[in-house]
Amino acid sequence: MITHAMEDYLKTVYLLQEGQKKVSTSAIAQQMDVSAASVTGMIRKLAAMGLLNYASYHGVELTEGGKKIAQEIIRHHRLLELYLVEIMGFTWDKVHDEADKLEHVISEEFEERMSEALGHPTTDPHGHAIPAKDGALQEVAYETLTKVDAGSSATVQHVNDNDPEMLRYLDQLGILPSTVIQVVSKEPFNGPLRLRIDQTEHFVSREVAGNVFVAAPGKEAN
Amino acid sequence: MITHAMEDYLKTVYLLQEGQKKVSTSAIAQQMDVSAASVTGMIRKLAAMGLLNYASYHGVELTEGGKKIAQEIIRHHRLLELYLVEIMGFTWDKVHDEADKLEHVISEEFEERMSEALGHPTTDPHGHAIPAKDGALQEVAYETLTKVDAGSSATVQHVNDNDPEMLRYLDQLGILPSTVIQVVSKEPFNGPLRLRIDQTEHFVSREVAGNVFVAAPGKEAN
DNA sequence: AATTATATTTAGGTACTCCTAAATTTTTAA
DNA sequence: TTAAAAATTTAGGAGTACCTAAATATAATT
Ligand SMILES: [Mn+2]
Ligand SMILES: [Mn+2]
Ligand SMILES: [Mn+2]
Ligand SMILES: [Mn+2]
Repeated sequence: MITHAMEDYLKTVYLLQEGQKKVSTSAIAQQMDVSAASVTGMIRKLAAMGLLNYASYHGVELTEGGKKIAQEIIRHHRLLELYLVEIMGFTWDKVHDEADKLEHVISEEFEERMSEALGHPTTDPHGHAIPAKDGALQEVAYETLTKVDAGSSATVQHVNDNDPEMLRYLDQLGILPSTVIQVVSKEPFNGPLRLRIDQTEHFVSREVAGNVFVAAPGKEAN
Repeated sequence: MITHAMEDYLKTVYLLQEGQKKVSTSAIAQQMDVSAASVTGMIRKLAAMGLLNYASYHGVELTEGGKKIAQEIIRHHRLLELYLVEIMGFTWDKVHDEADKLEHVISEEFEERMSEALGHPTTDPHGHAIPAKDGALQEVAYETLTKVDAGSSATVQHVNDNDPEMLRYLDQLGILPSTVIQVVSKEPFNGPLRLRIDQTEHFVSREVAGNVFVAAPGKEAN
């Protein structure tokens, strides 16, 4: 039997491993806000179930079976987020927490009906790709806005969705997926970035910029 | 902290006590399909939390606090059932199980947005009253179709919603809330009932009739 | 290469929810 | 009013998911 907690671990490993790389116990612990000891315990169980490969002291890697479950949960999560925004009228800062609970309990029929109501969408409100019913998810690793050179422009691909306050702030600035941002200048000593968004200039901290993932012009997704 | 299991116990006690009467350990155990010993254990915990009054060996009764939580969960459940049918297109036989899981995890905002989307409805797809946001639920105790005299007619108030197969059969017969049914005759020795529904005659078992709750003409609800 | 720092695992517990079997209380029937 | 039946509680356990503290392994530094 696969429990809700197990689903959360698999989801976390999947999102942390971005492709193939091994994921450490402490990375999982930090991400999930549980102790490293708890992670070790759960990992051993998941490894025994054949959902991930585990080399003691050297991190884990999902098996195909583990990946499949993780993708399913991520599909639930992202479809839910979009459904909550588009159909139910939630603001984008409230949907992550709601989806984190609902993702484990909805049926396949619920998933399918959401997808239909939304016209089988491919990205969630924050710009994250929605895995296809079976299909894998090639989450491209974009750079954050902090890496963009002063003078250059970039297009927002996705934003971190786990901090509601941050999302409200970004919304206020007009920063959402597909927004074009020009980095006018970057102040030294970890100073603020001067951004031009839709004719208006804003100064934002590096912390804020670190939550915004962009593609430089000419190398947008797909 | 109130857990999902506790919510389920409170909901069950609320629905079993219909008004004031005390609810026995075994009634709860049977309804929830757990052992009587498990019920005793949980009851003691809920009593310690002040959510119900418990006299050892003599059953339980919800306190006002316990009732409030039960009503909240029942409101979630019934709004969800209606939302799933009306907005998402589920058939009425699939919604009970889905709602049983979702009822514990949706937020107050989710509840409110469903209610709004549905125009603040007062009954669920099976004819059960939806408790108001704060308000109590006066679930009137209707009789089942088996109690209706041969020759009389009655109006369906609600049907049991926990058996999907039964619901599909009732739907096929055209038996849903507000349907008028004439009991043409009742065969002896627990024999079938001969029903006239919308000009057509049907023979149904007592078991089926026991799932249909009606008000005799002249004494419909409200 | 040895020491120190960091990461990870193991050991021992707690809380929650459920179980079966045995003991006890209440109810029913003789 | 006593004995049998039924209902309920208590005792003892299991599985899940966490935790802290101690032990151990790996990585970094001198
Ligand atoms: Mn999210
Ligand atoms: Mn998202
Ligand atoms: Mn129901
Ligand atoms: Mn119902």
